[in-house]
Amino acid sequence: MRLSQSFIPTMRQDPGEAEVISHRLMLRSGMIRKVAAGIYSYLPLGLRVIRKIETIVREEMNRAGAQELLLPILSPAELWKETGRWDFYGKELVRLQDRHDRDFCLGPTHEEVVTDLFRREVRSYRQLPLTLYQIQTKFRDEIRPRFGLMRGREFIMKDAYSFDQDEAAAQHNYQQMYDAYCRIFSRTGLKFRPVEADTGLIGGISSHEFMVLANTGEELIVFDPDSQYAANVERAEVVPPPSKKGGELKPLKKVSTPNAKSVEDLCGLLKVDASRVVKTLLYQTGDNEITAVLIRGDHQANEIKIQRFLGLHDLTLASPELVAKVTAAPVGFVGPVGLSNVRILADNAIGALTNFIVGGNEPDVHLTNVNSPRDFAVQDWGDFRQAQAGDPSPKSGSPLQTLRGIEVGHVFMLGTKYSEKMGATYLDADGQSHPAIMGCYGIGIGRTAAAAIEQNHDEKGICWPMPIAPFQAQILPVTTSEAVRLASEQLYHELNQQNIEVLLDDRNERGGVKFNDADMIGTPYHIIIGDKGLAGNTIEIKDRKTGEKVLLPPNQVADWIKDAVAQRLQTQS
RNA sequence: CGGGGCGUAGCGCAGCCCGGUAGCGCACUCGCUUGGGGUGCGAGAGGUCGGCCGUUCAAAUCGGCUCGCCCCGACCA
Repeated sequence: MRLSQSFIPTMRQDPGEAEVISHRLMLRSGMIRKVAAGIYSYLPLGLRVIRKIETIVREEMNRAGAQELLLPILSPAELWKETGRWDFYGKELVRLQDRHDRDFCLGPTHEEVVTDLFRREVRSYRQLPLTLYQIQTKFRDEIRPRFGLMRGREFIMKDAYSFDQDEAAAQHNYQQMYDAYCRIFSRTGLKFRPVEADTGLIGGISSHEFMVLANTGEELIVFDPDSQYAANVERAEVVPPPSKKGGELKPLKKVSTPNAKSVEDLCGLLKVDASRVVKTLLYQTGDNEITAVLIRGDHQANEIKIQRFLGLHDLTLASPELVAKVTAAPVGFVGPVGLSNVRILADNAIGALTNFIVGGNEPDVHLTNVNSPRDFAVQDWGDFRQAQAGDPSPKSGSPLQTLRGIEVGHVFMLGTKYSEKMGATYLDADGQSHPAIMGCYGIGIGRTAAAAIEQNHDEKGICWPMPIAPFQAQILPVTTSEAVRLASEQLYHELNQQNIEVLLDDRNERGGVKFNDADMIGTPYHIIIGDKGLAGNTIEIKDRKTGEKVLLPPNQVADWIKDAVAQRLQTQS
């Protein structure tokens, strides 16, 4: 490809609208342009990266036995009403009506559509297992689209669905997809980690997320350095601490704590560690109903765990008006002692505490030397907090460590959630009807591209891993002599002959401009051709990521590049 | 949806308080120049100042409404 004839509009300055690195670099290198919030055009350079990721995904999906199909984006409301998601999905579902006022939505995911297909076409266990996938644009009217392709309202996703006759087969299928995902992300050249995850809106039994590791990631994961265990903090199980050893229970005491609304304030005032404090969070659980959750001061409540325990999906902190109904205390001074008519849940960590501190249920008052069950009763104990670094691993007991990641893939074991509701059944060998056991598996294609940039960049621009680089090599004629032009054209021709994806910067620009654009675009190899080099019969090859330079006679460059590219495609870097 | 911020040339911004001529840098066009890390000089083109309503002799500037965008929180590939 000749840069002079390519539509690769690079930008010299950072656009004001982008703060996140991948977003900024995608705009500046001319990969994408915004059309509206969370809606982007993929320009030629961006599309090349997208296509490369898709190709890897297709190859591995096919290898795992999945078959590609293409379901419609537009789907009728009836299907979604069958599973209840027409209502449950809420505002995130893009809805529209046709000219006859019939309700439709733009697919945010395709369980309904694919399950409908299955029930119409599949009758027998002989047709199982069946795994279908597609790569398609999805629509989710996100609460807050952000960070370019990282969270769009319209985005390209690979989604796959498996159907099996029993748990064992489904598990096997799930594992196959899991393995395929590992191969996919290995092949893209990204550092990633599969972690145990929550099942969220899609629902189901078990699930893993695939996290591309990057300091800028939105997700926090914990992992055990001494076992395979890794989990999203949302999900990570916290092992209950050993129960308290008997000790002296001191008498309950009221203390004045003016304006000590936060755990931090309180600890400063009373000169105690946050682990001695218990915070009382009031959640609204139903109409005018409140549940109190006790969490140690230095811990974070995990609302997902609390929701799961309570069987709710719309847990929110109680409004001040509601709080006023159960206690005279303003927020910050609420405590479990004397809190009547409120269900109290306590995190397991509280069980190991004696003589701790809680809110006094009146303004500017806390209680010290509080003990349970002496001073208040807990209805339910459980794991209600977020895991954090240093917590013991549920597998080996070693202290957990944390990493940041970007969720690029998610696999779910769905069970019969959709097949039962929609009557997607098959007949077994005995003629008995059973709902198919399903799994579903997603990969955010654009997000994977964005994550790759987050993980592979420097102050000058992108450093693409070879397998997903838009081009493998870029020729930079840095002077304008005829000799340089001829050498560049010659090499361009040779590389094309070798099927190397090469970009020739034949623009009438100064060397500096070409260097900067090439660095920003992030092509793995830069082939620098100038009069200085040619005078010594050499051409310089620069590795974008390491900056390492190799000088070669012009007639050896094409072979060198060919070998180097092949090798980096092999070793996936 | 709650909180914060921003809409002025393709991009980045100034001008707004204190109303009166729309400006700078980059990019773009033409000419010369330069030629291994964003050359230099000269000449040009490019604007409904997000939109609507109002105040005023006069609005980018003041007031109201509205639309869009970005950032922080509740969601997710």
